[in-house]
Amino acid sequence: MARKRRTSERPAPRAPLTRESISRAALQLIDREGLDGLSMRQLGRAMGVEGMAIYHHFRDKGELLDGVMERLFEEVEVPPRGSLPPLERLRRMFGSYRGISIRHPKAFILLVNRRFNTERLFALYEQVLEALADHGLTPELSARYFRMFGYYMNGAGMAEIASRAAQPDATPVQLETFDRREQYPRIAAVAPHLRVAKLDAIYDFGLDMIFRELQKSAKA
Amino acid sequence: MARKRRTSERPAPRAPLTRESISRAALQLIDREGLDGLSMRQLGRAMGVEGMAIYHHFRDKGELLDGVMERLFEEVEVPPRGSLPPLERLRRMFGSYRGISIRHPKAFILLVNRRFNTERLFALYEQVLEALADHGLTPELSARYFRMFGYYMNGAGMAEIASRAAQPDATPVQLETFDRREQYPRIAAVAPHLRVAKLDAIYDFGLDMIFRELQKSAKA
DNA sequence: GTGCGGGCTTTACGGTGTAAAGACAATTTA
DNA sequence: TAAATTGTCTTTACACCGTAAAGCCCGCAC
Repeated sequence: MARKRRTSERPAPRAPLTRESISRAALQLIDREGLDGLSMRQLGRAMGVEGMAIYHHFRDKGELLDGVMERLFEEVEVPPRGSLPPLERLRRMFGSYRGISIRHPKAFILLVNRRFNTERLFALYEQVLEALADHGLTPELSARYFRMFGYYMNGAGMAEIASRAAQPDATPVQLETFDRREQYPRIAAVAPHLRVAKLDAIYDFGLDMIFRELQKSAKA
Repeated sequence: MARKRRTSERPAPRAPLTRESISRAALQLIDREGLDGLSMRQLGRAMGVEGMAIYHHFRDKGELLDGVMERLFEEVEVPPRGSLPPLERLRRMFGSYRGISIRHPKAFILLVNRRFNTERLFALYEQVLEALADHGLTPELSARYFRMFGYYMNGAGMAEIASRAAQPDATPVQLETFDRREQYPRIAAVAPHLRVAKLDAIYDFGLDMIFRELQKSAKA
């Protein structure tokens, strides 16, 4: 028989909910159980509260997910303008962004998928564009490199997540011990170079390529 | 009062379900209503059938989504080996892949998100890698360009979808009439160059960059 | 004290994926 | 021809989802 709460028996002291504590717990839950594992009821349970309690802090689940994105973007390191040369600042920012995809593989897709316009994000965009401008790019070229980097970073994040999810050193198509060399000889030949252990080098290869071009573009 | 079916009153003749007809209808439904709009019951309704009928053709919804991906990949054009120079073959393949993101913006994310290893996909990978090899790349460099293209194509697809979804000529952050020039001067300066109308040029800019490097890599 | 308001709970509704079993026509077998 | 089998679709049921609406209860202001 379920006991009703009385004033004499305290309901286990619990810090009151806040937008921040909730979104933080939500991110933890996503990290643990995946995006589908985040439900209002489950999240409530994890915080010792009924699911509906969350609706007093977030209008709906979409707003909660925006909160989670906020938590994620906090992990982007933005070096102060004078501290480093522009391209080095960019490297740092991209490196920490990539770190998000590695630390929060199950949440990263939020950043790729959801439109999200907050001050923090505007500020981040501004920093990236400022670095490009400091490097000497015209607005038009800045736009193109801005997009180029965005495409590359998000694509790499998503693909690396998929690769790392397979155990433990898999390739995109489990090709390392690929047993159909006759049918797919090229895949068999390339497979060893697609191992998870090589992802960092592959990532750098691509990013270096873009930075090299960026270096040249500044001369104009 | 609901009439029970009798032999005399036919139940509106309907072609029997097949995996192909179902996945085709599912793709249509996604195109129309979005990924969340695809439910077994809705899909059944669209085909004049109960939702559960689908389970006689697909083990679960995941398998149905694999079927949808199959439909999508059918739209990738793979030019025969001898028909064109290797880099031109690659261009064609990438161009038609990008076309998927434009024709099926609401389904494209499936290709980015879901692991999917079918013969068709293996064959596509093989063609891409064959073109890179024909161009003269080592397996290691092939792996790196393979990844580079994949990252770029998927990142561009996702980002362009998000941009195009906003009406009707919006920028990633609705910046065209950006009214906070003092706070975010770089964003304001770059915004006009991020308009949807410029997406094609931006996409080509990035892809050309990679192809230029690829051209040089072959010499080694 | 009395009233109020904010924080959380309760209940309810229509939707979801899908397991299990049933209905019924077409096909195969005897 | 009749009976059995098979394959396709339907029915029912369950646990879960997001969330609208209303209620409970504690701490504060007066």
